[in-house]
Amino acid sequence: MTAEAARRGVPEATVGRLPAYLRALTASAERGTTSISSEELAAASGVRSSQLRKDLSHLGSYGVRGVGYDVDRLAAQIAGELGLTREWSVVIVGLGNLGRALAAYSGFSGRGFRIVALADADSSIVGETVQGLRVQTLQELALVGTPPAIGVITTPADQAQLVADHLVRLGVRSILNFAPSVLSVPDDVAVRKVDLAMELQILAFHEQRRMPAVHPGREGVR
Amino acid sequence: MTAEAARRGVPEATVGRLPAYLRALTASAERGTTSISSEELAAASGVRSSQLRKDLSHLGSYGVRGVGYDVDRLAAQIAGELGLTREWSVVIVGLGNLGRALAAYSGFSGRGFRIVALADADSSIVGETVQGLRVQTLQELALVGTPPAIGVITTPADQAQLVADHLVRLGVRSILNFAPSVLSVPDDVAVRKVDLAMELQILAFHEQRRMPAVHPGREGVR
DNA sequence: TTGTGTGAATCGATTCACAGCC
DNA sequence: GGCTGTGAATCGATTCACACAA
Repeated sequence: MTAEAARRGVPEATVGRLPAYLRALTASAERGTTSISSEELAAASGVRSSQLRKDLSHLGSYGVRGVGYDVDRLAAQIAGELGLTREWSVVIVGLGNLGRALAAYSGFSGRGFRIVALADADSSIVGETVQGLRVQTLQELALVGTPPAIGVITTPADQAQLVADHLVRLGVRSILNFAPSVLSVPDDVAVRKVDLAMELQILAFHEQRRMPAVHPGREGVR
Repeated sequence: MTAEAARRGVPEATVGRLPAYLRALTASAERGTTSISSEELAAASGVRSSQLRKDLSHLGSYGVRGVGYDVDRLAAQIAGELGLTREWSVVIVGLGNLGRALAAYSGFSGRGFRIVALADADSSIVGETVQGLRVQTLQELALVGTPPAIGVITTPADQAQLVADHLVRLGVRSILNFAPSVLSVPDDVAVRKVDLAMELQILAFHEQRRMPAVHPGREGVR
């Protein structure tokens, strides 16, 4: 597949792994490695080498047969694909514990993302300064010139849809939702969901599976 | 498929959606609904009705044809499947901003999960009281009788593997990893990863895709 | 000889469509 | 008549295995 043909249609599953590859490559570069095989990079990223090679083939990537990949070159290519050559503006709505933790998180501001605004519906929080930014009302957000590229929602569940509607009206087209609620948004808005309680429940499922089933028919619960 | 046959092998993808169904059912029950169709429940959970029915069929679920599902009964069945009838103990390692936010998060302690211990490698944090618990050293954790069921890692990336090794030695068999690093653990330990920077990068990819490609050959980066 | 890139085969998950039951 | 439960069809993602380039 040529690089140009690859431009449309990188599979979602592949996109979800690109950040991991990029991280592994960055770590390798810092250790001074200049060339890396699919086997090594896959191990560092937690996937199989065949998967890595297939993923990279979707980018029209260019390794060297018999040798491997140039670390810097591949890192630049993936960063480009992910849009990390630009800087993306981020607004965080909801400054409870989680929102504050995210505002302070260096992984956000560190790599291509800049938090440009903070907002909260709670009037006792509005006006506070968090990480050097004044917490605004949702209404005040509209006064910014160009809308932020990404909105992060860290409000309670019952406010999440309202906030999402507001962000969409503002022109935000990508939303990262930490509230445990299903958001409905127009088709052209991308939403990703991080649900902490859900993660624990999934682990609980596996934990429960270890135990030999004690009750022969749990499905008999009334 | 009978309920008994369903006991082995609920697909991972299905397990990942069960918490969403349970949440929607709980919300319905609170609004006083006693019966719900696959169409309604699917809409509230953000999936298609055919998917919901297929998922429930893996549990050997029992709705009523022509009517729908009994809300309380189905909620109890899913909660049972997820192991939420037991209470699971949780230890959080790493009490930076994120660890503290999680310690305070009601979604954790709220539903079947109890934080029983907190630990940190930083001696300036050890001894502090957070959410009513004294922050311990990793070594002190070993003194608890039965190991916690679930370990949550919210340390910097470079300590995550060390902490994971320690938790595994303690007997922890399920790990929720917020550090941006690949953990290697024995096969019988379940790991789930939540990577905040990765989520933003995936959104950046989609955001970038909206823009018409400005440079005809970005792959020419040297 | 080594390790990429990729067709072919496999595996799993989603959707369709309808028989069967209330 | 309406809605579940489920085989069959489809779709997508992963893995295999090897031709080919360096």
